[in-house]
Formats: sequence, C-alpha cells, structure tokens
Amino acid sequence: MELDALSDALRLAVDPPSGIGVAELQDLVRGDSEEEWDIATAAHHFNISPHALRYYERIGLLSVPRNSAGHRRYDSAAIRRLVFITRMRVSGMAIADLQRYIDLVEAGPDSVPARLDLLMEHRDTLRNQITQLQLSLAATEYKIASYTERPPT
Amino acid sequence: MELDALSDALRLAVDPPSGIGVAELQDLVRGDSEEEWDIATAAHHFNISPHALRYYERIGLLSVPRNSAGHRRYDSAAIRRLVFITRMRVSGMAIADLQRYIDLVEAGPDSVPARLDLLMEHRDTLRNQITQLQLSLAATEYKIASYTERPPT
DNA sequence: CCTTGCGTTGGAGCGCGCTCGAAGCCATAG
DNA sequence: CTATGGCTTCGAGCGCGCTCCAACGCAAGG
Repeated sequence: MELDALSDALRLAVDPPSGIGVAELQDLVRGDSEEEWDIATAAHHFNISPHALRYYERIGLLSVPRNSAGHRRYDSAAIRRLVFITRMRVSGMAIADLQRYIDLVEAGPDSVPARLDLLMEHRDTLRNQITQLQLSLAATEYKIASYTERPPT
Repeated sequence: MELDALSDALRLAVDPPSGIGVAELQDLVRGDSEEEWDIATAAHHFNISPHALRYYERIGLLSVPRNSAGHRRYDSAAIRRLVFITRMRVSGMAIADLQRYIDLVEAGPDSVPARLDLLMEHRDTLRNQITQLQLSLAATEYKIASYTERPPT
C-alpha cells in the first residue's frame, strides 16, 4: 500500500532522534495540523542545533515564516523540508548536492528527470556505503573474535 | 575456518580501491614478503594521496622506515598498519579515536581489554550507521518509486 | 653533465559544516 | 518597571582532515 510505504519512510525519517510520534509528524507533513514549532522545538525534534537550523535557512535550503515578533515559526512545509534535509544529511549527502536538488524542486515539475538522476545517484552511493560498512563490520567482528576467543597474539 | 575469515577481512580491506591481489597482500601482511613500497605505490594501493600518507605518519599513526636516500619504504609492518588505518577511516572512525587505539596497541598486551572496549564501541557504531543508511536507502527508493510509478505530484 | 622527476621537510592554507560572539529586540515573571 | 531569557542578524571563528607550497636532495636516462 502506498500509505504504508509513506508511513515507513516517515518512520525512518524521524524515529531515532527524538520523541515526536510518527502519527503527529504525518499530520504535520500532510498539512493537516495547525501546529507550528519554534526554533528550539524544531532543533529538539530534528536533533540538531538551532545554529544549524539558521544555517540551513541562511544558505537557502529552506525558508521559514516569522511571527509578529520576527521569530521563526516552523510550519508544515518547513517541517516537511527539514525531514528531507536531515534524512539526506544523515545519509551523507553533501550540502552542495542537497542545494542542487532543492533548486530543482523549486524550479518546478520540469526538473523531475534531473531530480531522479540525483536520487538514483544517491541511491547508488548509499548502497556502496552500506557495503563498505558491512565489510568494516565483518573485519571489526573478526578482530574482536580474535582477541576474545584466544589468548592475544 | 579462521584463515577464511582472515582472508575475507583482508579482501574487504583492499579489494575495492586498487589492483593488488589478496594473496600478495596476505604475504605482505604476514611478513612473508620482502616487497616494500614507495609512497606512490602505497598511495595507489590504499587509494589515498601521498599527502595523506605523510600526514598519518606526522600525527603518529604509524612509522615508516627510510631507505638510504631518506625515502619512505613501506614494509610489511607499515602496510599491515595501513590496512587497519584505512579500514577504520573508511568506516568513519575519527582520527583521534584511531590514535587512541594505536596508542593502546603500542602500549603492549596489557591494553587488550581497553582495545576490546574501543573495538566493541566501534562495532556498535557501525551497526547503527548501517541501520541508518538502510533507512535512508529505503526512503530514497520510495521517493524514486513515487516519481517513476506515477505522474509526479 | 644535466635535465626530469619523484622524493623529502616544515609550515601554511583550505573546504566543509557548523558554532559562537556581539549587539539588539521582545515578552513574560517578579 | 525592570530583569531574565530566548529570539533575531551579521559576521567571524573553529575543528577536522587533509592539501598544497617552497625549497631542497637524490638518481636514473639521454
């Protein structure tokens, strides 16, 4: 089911860092919610610093509305964007690539093929990273075993 | 079999970057080989720059003998150490942690328990990284599918 | 013999991704 | 009414991991 897949993707996107529920996030991402976050709340939920959030905005990765006092209010659009940004960052995408992708998104539907290229490239990078790490894990486990199963050499 | 495990670990350690055979590397690592590498050869086999190799030596990750002309000759001990260093680096271990581990190695057998602690911590880190990346991969594949299976929203 | 090329050293520089400081605004608590 | 604390902006600073530069040495090929 498509909704299940979306649910999974969202779960993956936010489960580890903090305490927000997947259901609530889905509401936010769908735009079903009126809730907006201040910078401290957003920083907490995405497990990054307020400094980093301002930095992302400064370099044009997203734009965030302000309230009457000029304070940032992270609405569902901003939160949706941050879900994507943090996921890509965690998976090792460079900020420059992220910027390229986001520029494509804002360029409209014509950029879909180019976005697909970027995503598929990133997918391959992820697969390679996973393979590398699995090899490293195997080597590390071997080393641990060689220390524990026998007197050290 | 233990030798198979070692073979696997070594294969993992050097196969992707360059063209050296696993068998030859095993010889080198065992100390069975007389072969020594100059810095360019080592850089090539480990797929890093000569600059980085000098840097590793400068910060004390390894020591490398010199020939009569003062040029570095990477012998089997240095190569063995580099196999470990590059594997740990590729798997995301910070250089500072690598230094701590190597200091323990050079402190002698008494440090084995401390080394095990470090290795097990690293193993856990690797497992977490792999999990994260698999989630990112799933999210990316979902996004690709949503672009290709239907008209873009 | 001399050029070409790879090596050496110490130290400075750089790109990335934040991270922090200074100066100031606004709001709520005492 | 004021003080505290969290937010704002702009710009500078920083830690990591290299990366490069300058000045020089040696060595094999033409």
